[in-house]
Amino acid sequence: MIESESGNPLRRKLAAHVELTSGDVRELDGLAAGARRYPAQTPLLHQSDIPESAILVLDGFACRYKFLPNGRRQITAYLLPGDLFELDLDFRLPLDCALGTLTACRLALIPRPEYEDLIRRRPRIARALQMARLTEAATLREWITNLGSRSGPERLAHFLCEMLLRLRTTGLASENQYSFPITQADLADTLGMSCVHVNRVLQKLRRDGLIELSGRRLTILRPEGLKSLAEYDGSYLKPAATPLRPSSSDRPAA
Amino acid sequence: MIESESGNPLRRKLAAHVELTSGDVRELDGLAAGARRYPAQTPLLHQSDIPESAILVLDGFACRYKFLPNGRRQITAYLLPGDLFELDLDFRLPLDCALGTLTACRLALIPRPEYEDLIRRRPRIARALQMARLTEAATLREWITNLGSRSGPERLAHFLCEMLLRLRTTGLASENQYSFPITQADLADTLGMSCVHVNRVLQKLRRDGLIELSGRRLTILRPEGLKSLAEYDGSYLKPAATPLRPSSSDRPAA
DNA sequence: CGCTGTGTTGATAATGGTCAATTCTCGTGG
DNA sequence: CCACGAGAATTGACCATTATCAACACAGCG
Repeated sequence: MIESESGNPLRRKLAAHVELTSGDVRELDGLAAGARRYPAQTPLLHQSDIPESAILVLDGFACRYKFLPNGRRQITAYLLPGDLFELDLDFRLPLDCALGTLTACRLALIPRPEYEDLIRRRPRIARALQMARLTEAATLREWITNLGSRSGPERLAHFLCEMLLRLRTTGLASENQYSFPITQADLADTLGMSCVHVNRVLQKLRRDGLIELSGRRLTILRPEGLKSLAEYDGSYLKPAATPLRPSSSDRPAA
Repeated sequence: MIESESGNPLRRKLAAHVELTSGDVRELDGLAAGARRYPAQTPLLHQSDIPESAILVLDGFACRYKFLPNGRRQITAYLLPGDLFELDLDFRLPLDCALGTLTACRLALIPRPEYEDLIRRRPRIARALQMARLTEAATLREWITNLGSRSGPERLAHFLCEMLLRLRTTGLASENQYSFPITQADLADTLGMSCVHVNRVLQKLRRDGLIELSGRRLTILRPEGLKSLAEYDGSYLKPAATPLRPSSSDRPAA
């Protein structure tokens, strides 16, 4: 309902990567047509399923995750509004991880034929999705780095910085605050720590005046402070590709 | 030199995914032509470089890694013989992480035009590389899980299991042993632990009779033991895709 | 009003990091 | 053949981070 004013979030995200035609835009907005609501913590796809629909997140947070035999759960990726869970075209591989909602979500399922059609008919959209895949992979590598090389507070700070940047690209975060309805237990499964420890690390960030988290809203009080704690460099998210066609104003001096 | 007998490792790897024509094979073997040797610990590409060659590993171990401002290094992926560092076709994105050798390597640089040509002229190869990309992404998610949810010994065991499976697909590992010329310091940067701790965890695996590591060769003494410690499930590496065309011998009973 | 899930706290223990010294290995030159 | 030196592996002592367990507070909701 709110989206009808600003356009669907996928369109907003892709428009940042490529220039879309009005036909592209119509097509993208059409995807949101059959959207449905799902409650929080709903499993959507199980590990080793072979998916037959792409899934577009219109509202709420979803994630990829794995359950381990020892009972622990690891979240491997967040799907925010505008993110698309894609099908692979050539193969039908069983999923290496499950998919589910974290918060209440509005999702559009896109059946395989329709999805394949879209890719074929809309080269600009295909291109933008290809770009999204690249930054997705870069994000996975960044998470590996985060989990492998940073302490608790740094990890959490890094995660919060990433969320800020990602939510901003679809207009869901203002300069320094966003809606953040994530459970501490889910944060624990994201950051590879116990939820007691998540709680304490959150308190530390609060004590240090870096963030304020009340209700389901996060405010970053000292953005530079948080970024420097996290050693955050968001360039993996906004790939400054070499310009496609240098505009006439890009004339080198001399 | 040794490869001339068994074919280049990329060809061996791709043949596992798709059926290659003799033309494909000739093309793949041709890639190894201009190969050169690089010493261990050689940087090949820096973070934020825009690469102009794909890189094929023929021999030795290379890796992707990031340096953090705090001095730590995190390895995010191993490139084993047969693995290809690919270029992206549509964009020229700056790299989100660096690339370098771990051990002495034999590498073939494939200039962008030649690489693009290969993809265009050889649909089967393109398809197989696409598959390789999918398992690469699955491997990144598995690493996230490994770093986030497993203890030191489990993490190391998991890593060793993955190496075994991956090296086997190119014939570089036997049933339960392989050449493993990796430094403990590099292992530490891989697994997100200090190298002192890596040393102690290795000793624990040895004490428990799971592995033997001497010289530069690893022997897995109790494969089931190591796998169960790691809770290892290698299905993310060998995606049992739904068969392309059921062969006539695949007739269901009744 | 009393669930139920979530957040918070304290006490205690396990895991893993840091520092510093020592040994081992192996290639190089004498 | 041996001495040497550099990098790698190993060890011990000590400390920091983080997990675990258990109790309690708090909020939203039927």
